[in-house]
Amino acid sequence: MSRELAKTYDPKGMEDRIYKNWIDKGYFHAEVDHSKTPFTIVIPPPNITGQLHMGHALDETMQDILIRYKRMQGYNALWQPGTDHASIATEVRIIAKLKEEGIDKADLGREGFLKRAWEWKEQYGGTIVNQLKKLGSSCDWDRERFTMDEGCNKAVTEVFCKMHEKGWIYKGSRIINWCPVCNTSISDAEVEYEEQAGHLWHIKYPLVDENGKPSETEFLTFATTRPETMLGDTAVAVNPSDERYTHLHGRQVWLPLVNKPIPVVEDEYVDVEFGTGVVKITPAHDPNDFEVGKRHNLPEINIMNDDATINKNGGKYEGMDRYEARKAIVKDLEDLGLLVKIEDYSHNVGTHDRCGTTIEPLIKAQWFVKMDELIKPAVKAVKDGEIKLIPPRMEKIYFNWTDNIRDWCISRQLWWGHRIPAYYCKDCGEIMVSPEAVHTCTKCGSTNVEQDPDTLDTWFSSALWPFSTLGWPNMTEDLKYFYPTDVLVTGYDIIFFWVIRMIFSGYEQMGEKPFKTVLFHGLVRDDQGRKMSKSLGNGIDPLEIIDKYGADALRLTLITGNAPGNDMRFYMSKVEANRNFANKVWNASRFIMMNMGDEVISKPDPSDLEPVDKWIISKLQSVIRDATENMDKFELGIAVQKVYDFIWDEFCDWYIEMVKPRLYNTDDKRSKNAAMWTLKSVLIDALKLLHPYMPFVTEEIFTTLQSDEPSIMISNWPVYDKSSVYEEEESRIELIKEAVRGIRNVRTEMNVAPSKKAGVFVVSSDEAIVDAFTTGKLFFAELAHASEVTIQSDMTGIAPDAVSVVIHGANIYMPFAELVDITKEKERLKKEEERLNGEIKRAEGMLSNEKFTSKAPAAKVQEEKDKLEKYRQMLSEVSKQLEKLANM
RNA sequence: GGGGUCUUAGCUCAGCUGGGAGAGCAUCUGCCUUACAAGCAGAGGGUCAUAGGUUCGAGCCCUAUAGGCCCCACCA
Repeated sequence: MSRELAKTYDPKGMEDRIYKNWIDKGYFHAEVDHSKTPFTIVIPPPNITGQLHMGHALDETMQDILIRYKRMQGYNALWQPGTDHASIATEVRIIAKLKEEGIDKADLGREGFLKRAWEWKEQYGGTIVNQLKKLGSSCDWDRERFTMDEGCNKAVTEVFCKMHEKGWIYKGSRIINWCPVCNTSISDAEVEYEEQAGHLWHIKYPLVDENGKPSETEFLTFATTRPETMLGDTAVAVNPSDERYTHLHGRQVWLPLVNKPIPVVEDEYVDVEFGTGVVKITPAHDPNDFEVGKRHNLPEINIMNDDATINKNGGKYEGMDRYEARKAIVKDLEDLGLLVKIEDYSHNVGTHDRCGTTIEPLIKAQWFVKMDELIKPAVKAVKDGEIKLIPPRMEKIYFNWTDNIRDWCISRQLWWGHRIPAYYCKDCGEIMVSPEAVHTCTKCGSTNVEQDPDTLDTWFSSALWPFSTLGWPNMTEDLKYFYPTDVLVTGYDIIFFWVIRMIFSGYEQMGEKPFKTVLFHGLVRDDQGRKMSKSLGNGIDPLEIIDKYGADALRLTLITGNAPGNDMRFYMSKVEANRNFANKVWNASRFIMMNMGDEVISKPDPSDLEPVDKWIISKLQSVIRDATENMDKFELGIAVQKVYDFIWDEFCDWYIEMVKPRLYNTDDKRSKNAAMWTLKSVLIDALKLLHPYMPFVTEEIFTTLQSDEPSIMISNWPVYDKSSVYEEEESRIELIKEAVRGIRNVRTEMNVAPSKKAGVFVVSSDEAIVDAFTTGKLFFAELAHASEVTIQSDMTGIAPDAVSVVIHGANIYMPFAELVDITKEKERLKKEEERLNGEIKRAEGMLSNEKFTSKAPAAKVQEEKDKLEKYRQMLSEVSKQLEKLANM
């Protein structure tokens, strides 16, 4: 009846086979079922350009653990998968590929380009999905979605039109972040600031004299990090309270090279302390200057083309690249004697997070989402605990962003993405926003109408993901049943890009939060603590790890030993250790199955269970309770650590060893059956607790071990059972363990070879203890390397120089005869005496503190009293031993 | 400039609501004991960054200091 497991644990082959079976059986699939409570997770859609990296692996593992756990608990668990079109990342990739073929994007035209893009998506978009499967992800693949599939497209258009109608999406000419390489605008969130070594050029502009000419004696000195922008200067500013410059109010300075007067304006923005307290104002190329310009009605002169070369407004510098122009301008200013000095200066420069290009602030007409009202319910939700962030410190990061939120620039000058549903009448300039294509102007009737060429920020569609994937804008049964989702698992690095935007979108479109809890994880770093990156070449490929050690070992490695939201380091030694754990579970199971043979194991009569059986059953209850509690608190690492310790330490190292003599003794069938039943049922529950973490190895063992249920992943999560807790037996077995440890310890210290067996005497008059040692005599003898165990109430027949181990309520004696070194033994007992004295002193100290006894909880006080009594008893025994040896 | 976070054994990190310091790896010593050498048994190793405070009691709570990392802001 029992099948066999292979001799050594080898995940290869096994994992794919099991995964295929799960798929075939449809275990991952969820349907609306009102008799069950739903539990929903939507996947953070990986980019179609993506290759599985450790970050994904961690993210996926956490989700799979939660979803498997809830599924076993009887929830209707849905893990909604899908992928993201990743507009800019994909477009960049495709352009690069075209370039290899010698094709320029512009040559293909929009239609042609998109055709290529879809081909690319069909070819490579599935890669990441197949990689997710290698991890064991139990996503409902029947429901796989794509941010640019028909439904998601519909959702995007619907949201855009609705919000536009409401006035929350608007088109405006504002200063935006422009990437001159990607040739598109980007949002504030996509700008990454990096510290760069640069220069501070101190420049002076002549004041304009009463004749309207540049003065030869009066100058205004200031500093700038970007001299080239002076071509677009339309003022210089000073602080109105700055007394040094009061006399300049209302005057003008002469803008060199451009050769025209510009005004001196007064603005609070200028920091009196910094530099000379004078700032050149370039409204078209600096966000702060833009604001100053608006306040003073200054002209905005754009001096740059989209590729960051100087345009016709730059006069003789036209056509130069921005850095080329910088050099030329500095040189020219120097020639004019207007360059005061150049200082080294390190400052933060905004770069595009995709390509690293330095951002150019430009004024452009773009589409924006008005944030001030939209963000309110999102703030309230987190404040009120409607949505819980884990760890809670993420709330501060969240509020820091929401408190300083600015309107979101959503239009991109790209082709791959959701095209903006806005149409322009070329004749009268009317802007029409509509879900359906517009061919005729609603105002003037002209048919000279064109759609906005731009597409939307890729995060615009991701923001709708929790409900667009469930059918929105249609109020489907799925949507009603599975929404709001339960947990969102993601990295803290996309809290602004994605998490916040999903929250306000959920409230705005659904009138309801998108999820109840957000579980954040950190970054997976290399073993030196560095971020894994392509440029460093220090990335570790999860697929290679899976290939070599198995997905189970990888999953466990990513989950253990780190707290929620913290970064972690990836060590190969950890993977190996976890693979070894899988091997341990494997072999323990193999051992149990070997002993099962063809015998039928029946549920034993309760009276057949021996104290050790009850002890391990009790321990199992503790781990069931603890693991469940920790998982409910999203303490996944702690939960599995407890299961790991239970399996390895308690179950394998103690229980299996304790039970062996009963398995080998074929005479006592009842006893053997009780042991086998306990082994099997405890193992099954332990496997279940482990399954969310190590799905493959647990499934392989489970299906081999029993035939009542077809799969562990649809079996029931163990439930803590108070009636299976046996406190008496637990403490007695713990006492025996203590005796065994004491004996092993002494033997090692005395250099007694393991092969050298000795008789062991247990002396106690405590009935319960005598009983415990009597029933456990066989295994006790085995574990203590005893040739024979004698249990008695006095010293009859025990050599006075026998080595002794004192436990609470019993003395253990080992007559090692010639092996014993009396001096050494005395030293050992002296040390033990010292230790006990220390313990007693500690307990006495606490108990004599009146404040402790009156203020500490009664249970705590009692606990100390019990300890004191115990240590006193043990001390008296140790002292008696020492006295006995005193004269030898 | 604002905020977060970390500092615990040689290394990497756990330590959940305050009640006698833990794991993995590494080191040392024995063991091929018929599930497992990817293993078993044992050992060494920590004034929990520093200084105060709250408390009967602090690795954990509060304040300050030092150092590391990160995020946001972006003063030219």
